[in-house]
Amino acid sequence: MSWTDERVETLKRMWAEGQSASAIAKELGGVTRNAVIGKVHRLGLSNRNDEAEAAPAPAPAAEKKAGKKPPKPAASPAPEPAAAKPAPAPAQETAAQPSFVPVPRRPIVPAGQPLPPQPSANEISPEALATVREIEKKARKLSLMELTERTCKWPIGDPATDKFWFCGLPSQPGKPYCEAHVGVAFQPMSSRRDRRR
DNA sequence: CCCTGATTCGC
DNA sequence: GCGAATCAGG
Repeated sequence: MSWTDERVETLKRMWAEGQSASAIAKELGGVTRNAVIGKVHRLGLSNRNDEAEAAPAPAPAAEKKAGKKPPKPAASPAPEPAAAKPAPAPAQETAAQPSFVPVPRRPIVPAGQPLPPQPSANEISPEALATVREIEKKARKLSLMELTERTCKWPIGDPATDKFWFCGLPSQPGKPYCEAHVGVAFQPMSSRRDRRR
């Protein structure tokens, strides 16, 4: 495989979205995550630290060749966005679309940008709630960083407290949740009682 | 052990 | 330019 314009475009897009290198590689196919990372660097979009030379002359860097592999002083502040639903009311199929909230920014609302994930009015049936409670007992209680593509990302507890973790059980292939949580997450609309009003 | 990105360097 | 091997770390 080669880096065609189209593939590069996909790479850029996904990287900008905060996708992991492995996820991008998987999407593109025919390349490894190393290839993706390598390309990312060559494209110069590894880190978006566009420092305008505020403090030049950091280190002349002289070392170059070496018989084998000299340790490398890699300083890499790589904040990693992650997908996380604060409230136990996830319902949309968003296995790979981290809506990151890295820094408390000003509520600058540019112009209808990425603000789709908003299930808000989502009512869970009492039965489902009971089921969830049961499942939660089996949760592995993984932290954010312990989550992978194959661990259930069902949030449990209050994000504002220490009592917060993720289910973490083996997730269904291609799904963000374990079998049990997929069951309660993807409920057919019809299962919802017709709220009398 | 799973994963992440960063870097090096032979090709 | 490419990316496997490797490193460093959560």
